[in-house]
Amino acid sequence: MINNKTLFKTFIKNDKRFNLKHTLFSGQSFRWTQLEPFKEYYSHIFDNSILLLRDSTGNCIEVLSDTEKINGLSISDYLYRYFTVDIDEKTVFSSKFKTDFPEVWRLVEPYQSVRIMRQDPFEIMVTFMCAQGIGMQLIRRQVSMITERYGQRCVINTEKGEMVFYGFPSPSALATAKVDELALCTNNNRIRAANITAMARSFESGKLALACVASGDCPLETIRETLCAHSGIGLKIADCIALFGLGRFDAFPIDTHVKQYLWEWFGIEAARKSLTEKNYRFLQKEARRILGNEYAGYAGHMLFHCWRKEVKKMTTF
DNA sequence: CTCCAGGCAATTG
DNA sequence: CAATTGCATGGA
Repeated sequence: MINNKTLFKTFIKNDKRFNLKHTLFSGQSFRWTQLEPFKEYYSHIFDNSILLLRDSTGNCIEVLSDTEKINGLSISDYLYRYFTVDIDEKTVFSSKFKTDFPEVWRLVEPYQSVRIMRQDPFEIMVTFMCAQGIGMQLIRRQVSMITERYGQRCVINTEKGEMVFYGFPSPSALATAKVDELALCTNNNRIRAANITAMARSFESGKLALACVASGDCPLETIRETLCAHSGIGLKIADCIALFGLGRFDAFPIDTHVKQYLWEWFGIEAARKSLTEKNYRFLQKEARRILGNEYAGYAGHMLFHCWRKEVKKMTTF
């Protein structure tokens, strides 16, 4: 047990029965970590507040926090929104899908316990800009190095010693970062580092027009255009930002894994060809035809995680 | 040494 | 326009 008077303890009712570990390590966030030496806890920092979570008995999530509010909301309200408890996962796949693809459905059904999270837009922008042409291990390493160098350092004391956490850097911290220095955190990739600082400056100056972009009724295509105007952000990354950072569950990012299952599971011929912009858009149309539009991305992520684990037998998150 | 890892941008035809 | 090629880096 973590023994620290500064940590408040609350419970979030988990009547949706989602699997915390699957959700946190399904690859949509590169920042959640399993806590050492308290391995059953998962840690993350929100708005410079430390949260430790673990699955508890009675369909509850146990939350230890060093604050009572996050971004002005109570912990419960914040996590309710963060874990999209308002979304009924049972409706993500249509009954038509289940009858049309019984084999796939049999594999995917357990992955309904994976929830898409509503994460911080800036954090998602940076972390997914780190995620091109590179393995999951290296992505996580980049992200942790960025937080360690540019983020707020937070410490709590436990009976097993001091534990150190780092918050995600503010836009201004990365906007003013020196490219050569930031590149040390991005596998020495200076182009990527420069793209990140440029995007952070744009974000800070309001050019990203996040108020508009984040609003639910903004057309997805407008969001993509706004994001893709930045060097280093293409259609795939833009769709990831929309899905994971802007709560746009209709956004359907296509990467190498999605491309693979579109062919293997759904027999879409075009998925064997390279992902040019035209083909990317075509494949999205095909995916929406099968998955519907409203929750195409939500469903896609369940399929993504299922594909990686059940078919590719991947063990890296 | 080769090939792959959750793509993107510049350059051709 | 649309398709192809270059790129940039670390790890298996």
